[in-house]
Amino acid sequence: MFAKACPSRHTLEHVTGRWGGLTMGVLVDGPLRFNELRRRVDGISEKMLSQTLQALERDGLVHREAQPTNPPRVDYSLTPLGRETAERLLALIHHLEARMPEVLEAQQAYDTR
Amino acid sequence: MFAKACPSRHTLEHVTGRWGGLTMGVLVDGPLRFNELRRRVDGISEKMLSQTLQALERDGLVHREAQPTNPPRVDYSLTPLGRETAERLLALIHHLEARMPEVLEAQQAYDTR
DNA sequence: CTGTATCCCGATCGATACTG
DNA sequence: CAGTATCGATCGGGATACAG
Repeated sequence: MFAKACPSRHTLEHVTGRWGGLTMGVLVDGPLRFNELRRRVDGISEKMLSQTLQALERDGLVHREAQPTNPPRVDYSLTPLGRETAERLLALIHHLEARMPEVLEAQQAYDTR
Repeated sequence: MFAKACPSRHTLEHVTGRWGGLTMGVLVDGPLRFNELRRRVDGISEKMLSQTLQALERDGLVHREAQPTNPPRVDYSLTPLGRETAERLLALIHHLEARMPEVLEAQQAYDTR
């Protein structure tokens, strides 16, 4: 599990990285287009959103569906695997948010010491 | 949940960052000393282990107990909050590892396309 | 609208040496 | 043993411009 070369570490980093989790989190509610995603993931740049989506698509967590229309329209959604993964990730996030009072208290105690 | 300024994002990054999760993962099995941790978290440097532990301790996820002996002995362990957090994180990691065949298959398909 | 390409800066991280 | 200090190299990531 903690071997350096373990291939799951790469995927784990995509999911838990700075933008991966947030991106999957907003996709849980349903498919979104590129610029909708960009607006909902607070602070992400075009470049990072593009890179994040490519990594998640390559890992089979996100499905990309491009309509050959003009102007182009591309919908991103979670695959079944992506949805299962997002659920576990959200369980972690929600747990952390629920416990933030404890965390903040611990930080206060640490800093004053 | 996805606000840029949300304080839980900082803690989330400590937990899901490159070393935070791995460090908490090895601590689930019980308390460990500094160099034991260093050996078990494959590839981590002294500096990063030190920084990681300080961040997790400040967040109230890891407990640090120093014995005033010579040579010094310091034990690191998970707090109850840290344990609950680690469980959810491990649920994510184990899920991902169990599905790695699917992930690798998706990557193959993506790359050949 | 949906991206890609380029530049560039600062943060991150590893290696090394050193201290208590 | 348990860290801290310092120095480079690397890399993530933002801004901008551009393409289909």
